[in-house]
Amino acid sequence: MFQEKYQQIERMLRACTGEEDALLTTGGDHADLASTIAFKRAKVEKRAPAKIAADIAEKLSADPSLGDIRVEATGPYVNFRFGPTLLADAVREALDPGYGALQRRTGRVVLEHTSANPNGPLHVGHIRNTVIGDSLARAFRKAGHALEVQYYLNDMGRQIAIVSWGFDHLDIPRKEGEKPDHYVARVYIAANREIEKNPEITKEIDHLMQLVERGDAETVKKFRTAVSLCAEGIKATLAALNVHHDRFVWESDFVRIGDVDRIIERVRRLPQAHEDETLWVNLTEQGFEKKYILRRSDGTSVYSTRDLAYHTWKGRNYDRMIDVLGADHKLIGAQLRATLTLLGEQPPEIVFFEFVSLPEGSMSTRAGKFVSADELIEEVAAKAYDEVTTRRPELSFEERCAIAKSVAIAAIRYDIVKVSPEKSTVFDWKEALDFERQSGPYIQYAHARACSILDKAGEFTRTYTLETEHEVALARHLARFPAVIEQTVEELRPHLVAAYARELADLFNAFYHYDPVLKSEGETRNSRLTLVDAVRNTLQESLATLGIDALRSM
RNA sequence: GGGCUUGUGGCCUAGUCCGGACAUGGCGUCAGCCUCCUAAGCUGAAUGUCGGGGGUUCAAAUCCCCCCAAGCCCGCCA
Repeated sequence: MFQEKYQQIERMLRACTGEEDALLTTGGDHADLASTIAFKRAKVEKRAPAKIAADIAEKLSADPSLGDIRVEATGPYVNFRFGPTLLADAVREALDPGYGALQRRTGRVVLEHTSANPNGPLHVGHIRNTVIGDSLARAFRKAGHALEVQYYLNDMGRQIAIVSWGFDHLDIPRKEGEKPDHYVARVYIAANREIEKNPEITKEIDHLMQLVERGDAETVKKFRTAVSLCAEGIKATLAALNVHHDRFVWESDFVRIGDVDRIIERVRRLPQAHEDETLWVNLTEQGFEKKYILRRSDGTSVYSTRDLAYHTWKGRNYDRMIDVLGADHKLIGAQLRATLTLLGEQPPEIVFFEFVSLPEGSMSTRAGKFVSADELIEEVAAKAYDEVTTRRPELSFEERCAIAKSVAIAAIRYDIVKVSPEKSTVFDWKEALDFERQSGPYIQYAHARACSILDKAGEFTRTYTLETEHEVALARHLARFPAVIEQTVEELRPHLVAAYARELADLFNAFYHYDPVLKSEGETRNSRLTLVDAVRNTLQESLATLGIDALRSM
């Protein structure tokens, strides 16, 4: 409804003024939609903006196709307000199962996220990638895109060689009940200590990397074993966060099937390619001073080469590719895009997010300086369990645990997704353990409240009458949800959904406080219950888009 | 040294791409609200040179220039 009306008003303003851009925005408190077009026309017409706005408003009000939309000029602004019929339509639409879903689109999209090196567990920095990526994936599916989500498993890097060396040379047994990714991290950290003590080991590591590139069966098997072990643990963490990848793509496969050799051949034929002891691409024309090296002097490929092969493969199999990457990949990502363009291949769209650090400094798996996602989940779930136990002592142990788990994931995911990706953050335990306003649990709570009211209400007849200011404000906000989904996939910014859901919860809480539902009677009771149901459904849909469980009770 | 990103009340944050109506909300502080649909809630108060300085414009947190600060990157690592 909202989007159609937006487009209709935009067309009318264009026709009325002859301007290309209708300068239409959401009007905040003033209106559902507002235009500042009168300022622009003032220059051309050499008249006061307020007069022009008044003329436009008068002309448009005479148009019957506007129906239930009221137009008025407030000073130089042309304001549009949806009337009761339209708002009733908005509530009606918001009751649809799957509300917010957009029309099915053609073309396959591949979205790559997380892709952390399998040399240890995911830490609180990695899961920023995970949460942004998964929320984006959910928004894309809701927006009607056919989507495949991939994890690119770097199984032949130096880190993995170090892990493999550690398994071979250090006698580190797995502890009872230790998660495999944490075990791998211990081996990795210990191996790095050995290398520090004895730098000669570096040669052994280099040798392992050459063996694996050549496809030496025994070394490949050792690497795979280590990587599989770690990936098993990573998958468990992802599952706990409500995150699923459709496919794990192994980096070494591109070497094994010859794609890396083929891409090197293609790169060699580029006019920008140079071969001395290494093969590199000169990207100065594209604005990069740095050599883009794709083959070492010992003949082995580097990460960039394999990444080039991976993206070429993605380009062949998908119509659109999106990568979620940490800000440390900005340069290499730009070089990748530039090189793919030179090769005549499709470059990926890249969503970058800035770093998460600890109060004492940046995280490092190698130094063992990190807060793991598992530890975070455990701590937050413990706190959530205490909260649930205090509030709902009558529930069984199992029920309380289940709620605590959902609340914990909600708190963690929401904390991460609500912040713009371009902002660097410092991990803070106090904030992570806060379940109050502007948190995931706060929104879940609003949803549970709505459910509770509906459970107690029993049967009622759906009625669409909006009387109080709180009811009207809710309906106006409900109407915007599909537009928010649209904007989220257009701008690749999932935090818009987070902000939307929080605002909806805010509005619902205000309504809850001022407008009694169960105690009201007749038409009012029916229409308020209908509104509560619409809010319940829209909260559920927006929470689902954020990968957060919409609890019925908490 | 060069590049990218960020800088909004004590702390965190929206808005910046696409300039417009009193800069969004939270935490914390202070003052209130559970004989009333779950108080993970609600109401009110105090707190702002939108990093600094120029410029463009009828209009700048938003655009342009300069400067300052922080994070990240600048490896035959990934």
